[in-house]
Amino acid sequence: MSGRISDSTVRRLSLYLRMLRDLERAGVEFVSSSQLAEPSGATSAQVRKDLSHFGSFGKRGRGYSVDGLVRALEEILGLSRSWRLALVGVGKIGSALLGYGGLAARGFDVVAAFDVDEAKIGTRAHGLRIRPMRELRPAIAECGAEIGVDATPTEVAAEVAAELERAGVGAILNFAPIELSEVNGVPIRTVDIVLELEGLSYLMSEAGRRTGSDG
Amino acid sequence: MSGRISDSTVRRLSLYLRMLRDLERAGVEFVSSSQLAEPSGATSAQVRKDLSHFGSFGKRGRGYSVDGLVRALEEILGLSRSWRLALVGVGKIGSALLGYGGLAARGFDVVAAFDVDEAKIGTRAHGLRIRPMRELRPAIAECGAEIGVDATPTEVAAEVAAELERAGVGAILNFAPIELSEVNGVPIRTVDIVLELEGLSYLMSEAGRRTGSDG
DNA sequence: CTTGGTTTGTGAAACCTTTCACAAGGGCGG
DNA sequence: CCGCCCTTGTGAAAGGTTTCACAAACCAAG
Repeated sequence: MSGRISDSTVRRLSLYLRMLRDLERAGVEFVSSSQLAEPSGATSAQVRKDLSHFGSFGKRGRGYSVDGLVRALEEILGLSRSWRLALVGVGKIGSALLGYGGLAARGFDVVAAFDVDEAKIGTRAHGLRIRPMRELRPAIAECGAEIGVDATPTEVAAEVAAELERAGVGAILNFAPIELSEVNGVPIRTVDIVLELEGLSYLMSEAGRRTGSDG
Repeated sequence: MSGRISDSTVRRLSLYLRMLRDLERAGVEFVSSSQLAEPSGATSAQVRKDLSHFGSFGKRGRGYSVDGLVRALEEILGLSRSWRLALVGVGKIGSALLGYGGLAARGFDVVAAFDVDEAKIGTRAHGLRIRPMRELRPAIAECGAEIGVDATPTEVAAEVAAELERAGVGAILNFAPIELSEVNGVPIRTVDIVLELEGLSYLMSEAGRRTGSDG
């Protein structure tokens, strides 16, 4: 049991949990590893292996109790509580995040927002007062935000991430197209839309080359 | 040389290209695999292995010509041309994308936008007329968009993705928190913010469990 | 209680990715 | 031209992840 769990395993656990919640809402009581595997594109063996890192949750011959596995996965993923987010940069992406109800619905509450733009400071965006950067550290300490969301322009994103770290957040979600290295054990995940598009560009070009030259 | 290239290799190639472009702008002529590796958190051996799948681009003892490698990577990644994007769903995320200059700057032009909301149809968002969904197929055929961007609510995202496929796009970028399976060889990349946050939640809980219980 | 059908949990095998380590080659000063 | 230093390109080794395949366990029916 348990050791270091790979990133891809954790991603899949989230996907399993989503499906389990749907099943729970639908009143289903038991589910097999193969049913669980389908929507995430995994195999049944992979589901069982993923879960086996954390314990033994199923009944042989029956499958997994939907309720039980929901609770277990919430515990494993840290989702039986809610998390407080501090947003830095209330531009296009930042505003979109503030307006996206899906975050709060899944236990991620944006509790503070910061920007450098004097015109924005003091105004409200989706019910949240926008504060000056200077208040970042005290405000994060005060409201106890655990996750920093860095939605600032590329040029300042690295400095803002460092400042978030110093302010005491436990993790950072970064939207700038830069690779930030996790220091002091503060994990960072980057959402990089251009990188995704370039990945698609590669695949399309590759497909073109295959059929174009000698298919 | 060449075979099936892994996703992580392609991601790194994009990161190398970013750094190379910076170096080019700075007037640097040659770069070694170790310099290239640093910002993406890779190793020099990994850089060389990644590149070796596509050919031999360096000079022993000197490193890689910055210009030459920029051109080569642009060719490999399909970035020596620009791509046309069709956006479906002009809500929070869709609008943010339309307003994000970083896309066009990197060769990804949004050339058409669609929505179901009668109030939005016909209005302009960032210079682009919002069209009704009914025009999706003819409009995509007409403007020749290669990439479909699915920024619709979760409930309809799968159906919209299928419709984009039928409309003839070669790839899809999906923002809904669902796993879409690539059919007909149309690749799909998903940007799933909640999944990223849940990954961070896991890591923070894990860290807490380690220091909290015995250590 | 026994039999049969089903599904888990898990070592072992297969597969894939990363790292190592070094021969081969290029540039430069003399 | 020679010798030295530097860096690439690449097989081989190491490390990690996924798939296979099957014994162990559970349930239901008889």
